[in-house]
Amino acid sequence: MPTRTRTEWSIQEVARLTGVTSRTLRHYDAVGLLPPSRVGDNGYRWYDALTLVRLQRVLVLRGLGLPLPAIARALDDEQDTLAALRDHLSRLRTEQERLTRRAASVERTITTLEEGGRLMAEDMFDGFDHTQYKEEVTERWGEDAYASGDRWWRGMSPAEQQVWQERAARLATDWAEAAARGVEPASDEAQALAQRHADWLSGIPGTPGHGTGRPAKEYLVGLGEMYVADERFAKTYGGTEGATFVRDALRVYADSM
Amino acid sequence: MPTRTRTEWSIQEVARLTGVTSRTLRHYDAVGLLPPSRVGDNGYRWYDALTLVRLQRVLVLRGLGLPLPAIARALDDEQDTLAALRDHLSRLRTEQERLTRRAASVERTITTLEEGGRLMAEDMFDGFDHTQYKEEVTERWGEDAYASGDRWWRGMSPAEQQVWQERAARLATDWAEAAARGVEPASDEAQALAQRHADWLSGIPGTPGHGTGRPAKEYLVGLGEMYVADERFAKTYGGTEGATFVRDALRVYADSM
DNA sequence: CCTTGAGCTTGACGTAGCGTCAACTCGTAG
DNA sequence: CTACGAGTTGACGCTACGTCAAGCTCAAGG
Repeated sequence: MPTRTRTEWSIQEVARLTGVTSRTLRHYDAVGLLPPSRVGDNGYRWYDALTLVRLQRVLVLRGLGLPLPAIARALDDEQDTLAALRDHLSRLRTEQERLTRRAASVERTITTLEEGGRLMAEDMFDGFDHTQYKEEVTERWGEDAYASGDRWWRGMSPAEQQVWQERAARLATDWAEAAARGVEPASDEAQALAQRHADWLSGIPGTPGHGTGRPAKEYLVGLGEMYVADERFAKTYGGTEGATFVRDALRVYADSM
Repeated sequence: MPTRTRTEWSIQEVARLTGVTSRTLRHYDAVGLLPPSRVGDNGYRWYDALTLVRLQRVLVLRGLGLPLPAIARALDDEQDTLAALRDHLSRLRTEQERLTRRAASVERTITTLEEGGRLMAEDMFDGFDHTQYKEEVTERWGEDAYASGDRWWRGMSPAEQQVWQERAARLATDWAEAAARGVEPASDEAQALAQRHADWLSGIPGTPGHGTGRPAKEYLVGLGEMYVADERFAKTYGGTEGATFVRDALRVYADSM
């Protein structure tokens, strides 16, 4: 007489059958993803063949990396499965790009360190943004502005200078990263960056508006145009698109001042 | 008179300077990553230029994706920075591969579903492993074994059959995945898989040892050899390397029975 | 009938890196 | 004196469970 096929399995049996832990099964019950087909008077969980089929599907989707809530939605409506997978795939692609960029950054940093460089943000400025270009500054905002900024810069200790440099560098990379992500110039995030940019500028003596706690409106707008027009600045903000994004964000910010 | 450069900043000022939130700074203090240079009698945190330099480095490394404990170690010993980055880079590469494979799986699954397929583990068996090949089974373990397995299979409902199919499929993918990760055949993980494999086999009538709760030793070893020798089975476990891994793990398991 | 032991139950904490209240205190300007 | 902005210390939330801990259930053995 052949062994009759079971119609119900205990939680441990299911665990051994599928290779998951009983803790996981209890978790799936707790979050409503996979309630047992029957719960005994003693609280024991029992699973039937249909429930196991559902579990298999859960495990397939989990293996593809979908979060549990997405799995729940996908299973409750077969229609949603494809949509969920497509959505998931696009997120995977995004994540892939991020990883690739990050790995490249780490590699560059390693190379820099190996060559005796110090640990600092990528694409560091040699000095501090526009103020490093004497002719640019004097031409646009006068001799006094440059002299004043230069004196201020020389008056700082190396540690203080480094703080300023890194601050400028991080601001630049944050701009570039936001631009790469396609953030809107008028968004809260971009405006927060513009705010930081203005704060940063207002700390530099010689800046039009310095002492008022914030730079002059037309100074901000003019700077934005310069970032776009001048290769050297555009590079800092991630090329022409990046600089354009910065300019637009700064203009919006200036308009709301 | 030019503005004197500050020598100390409050937590909010630092937050604005660097673009992080004050909550983050408190967190870094709490975990010992970046204690303020001074704490007032009132509990206020104050940061000086040197502390800010350390913060910059923290942010650079964080931007590269290092976990906070690794950042702490790297900063406390400059020597460790390079090692930490190289270590991190290798993890990034591994993660990249995983993502690539995962994305490919999702794509295949989407394609399968679009073509009207059902949601199941990849590389599904048409039937259930070796028992699907009549001549193989009868030649090696006799006519009765096949007939008995076949009757058992036909006697199940479609839902029950699907449970069995998926169970076999997941076991196979778990084997293949472990093999790809370079798991040792004698490791706990591989032996747990062997255990699952034995459990699975022992549920099939006709299996030598069926009824005793576990398959016969020489049956397990023989199966392992067959997986390696026969293309059709090797493919199931991820090619020749995968099948070899399964065979070795099964042999170790059988020896310890 | 009692004990053992395997199997089951329900909590509850830990994980990484903060975001987000909540409830208070501090310090300065009006 | 009071309001308000800035600071403080908790403490919970998030993802998907792993890992005890304490106690109940059930079938087998003495």
